[in-house]
Amino acid sequence: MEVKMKKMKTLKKNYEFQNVLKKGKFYIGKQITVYIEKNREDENIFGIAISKKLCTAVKRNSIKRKIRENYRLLQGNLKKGYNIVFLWNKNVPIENLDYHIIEKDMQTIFEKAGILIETN
RNA sequence: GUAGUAAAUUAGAUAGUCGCGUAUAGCAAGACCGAAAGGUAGCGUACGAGGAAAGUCCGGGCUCCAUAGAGUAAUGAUGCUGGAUAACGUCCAGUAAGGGAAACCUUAAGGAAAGUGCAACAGAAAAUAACCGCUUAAAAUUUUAAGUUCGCUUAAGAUUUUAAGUAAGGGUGAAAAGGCAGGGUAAGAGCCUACCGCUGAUAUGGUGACAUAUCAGGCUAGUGUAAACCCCAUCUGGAGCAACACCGAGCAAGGAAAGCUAAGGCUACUCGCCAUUUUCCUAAUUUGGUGGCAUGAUGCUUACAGUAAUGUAAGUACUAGAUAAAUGACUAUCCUAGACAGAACCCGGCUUAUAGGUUUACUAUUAUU
RNA sequence: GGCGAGUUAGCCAAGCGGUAAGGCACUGGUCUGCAAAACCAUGAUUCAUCGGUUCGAUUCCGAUACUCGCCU
Repeated sequence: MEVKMKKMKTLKKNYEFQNVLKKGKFYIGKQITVYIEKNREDENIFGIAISKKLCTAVKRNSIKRKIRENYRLLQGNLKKGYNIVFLWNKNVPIENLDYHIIEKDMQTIFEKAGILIETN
């Protein structure tokens, strides 16, 4: 096994999110969209943002958990030094929320963005 | 058995792997960072979201506004009676009215015999009722009959006008002046009488709302509306944990008005208190951290008091505390196939959302004994 | 998290107990060779939704849904 990662770093302030959403490149999957921007750190920093108008707090929490879980598993395979923001696609109904679809989305998006480290 | 009424309770379970938050007197007199104070991370262990956590509709604690105080008024709220409570617009037990075959349910349920306002259209009239009609009297005109001195007179009727009486009748309207029957009258009328309704008094029962009985008033106290203004009774200062306190970082001041017999201090006035500079406008600065923050009108059990809400006493338990914000993912098994839904200072309620399961009490009906 | 305001035609809106003014837009007509402008005509039947008070509710009261603003 690899050495366990330290605690995951997250984006916290509103202006940090605004920076990523304005300057970063965006990639759209089936259920999530991802904004990616380079930063000057040694680590990847990520954040999740879901609109309050879409659904109730319980469903928003479950979306966040599933995205966070997926990111946690993929984290070791990513290149370092990026800010990443995950959004939920507005057009997708929330009843279709599924863990595996998000997993596939993330892999294809990170491949497109060229962040994935090729593992052999 | 079927149909229903009321109340209480529960809110998927088990196992495995990988993860999340808080605490930690264990590993540990340990590791890493730091001059130090101290901080960070790992392993292990313990604990880790509801009945509504929601809406923010009420009430309270707590904090600040002056120490939040007194009086008058305003504003706002509540509104049958008695009790419970820290308090409430909540709860319990009753009363009245309405609904239901019943168990039972619903009700912002004071005052229109203090005053003001409003009641569209329709209708005579919508609140000091006389427009039509009915009745009586007088006058005028006129018809018929009789008489005649041919001018008119008398009698009966009709029409019009004037004066008076009259609320029995009048296509309306949500609502029409207590209802209905009999007597009575020129015509009518609570004008009189019986029954019902209303109002008042007395007696009895009840703490009381009120109930029952008897008597009286004849009802000009006239209809409705107070979720129209209002009156009466009771209560009510304001803002809110993004309150507030402390540490750190950062910045830039300018203009206007008033100033000790003044102005200000979160409704006005008076008193009292605080403080000496205060208020307003424009510009500038503030992306951090700690506390507040989890032992409380707390939960559970038992006993006693009370119809009950609830109270008293004893024992026992304390088991969320985040700050982009913690419970997830995958696999397997089971069944009834898992609804509504996520704490953010804390409590007591109300309201709204909600798949089912279980329990208790009661009502009606059917069948059997 | 807390506090406050609002919802009327496609859009902007007045009204606040007696059945909804006005403007822009749309549609049709007049005018014109054709347009524009001008003039005329037309639309609310669930005043966000559900209950209550009242004879009667867009208006008054309560609940629900949605939208917007403020706090340091």
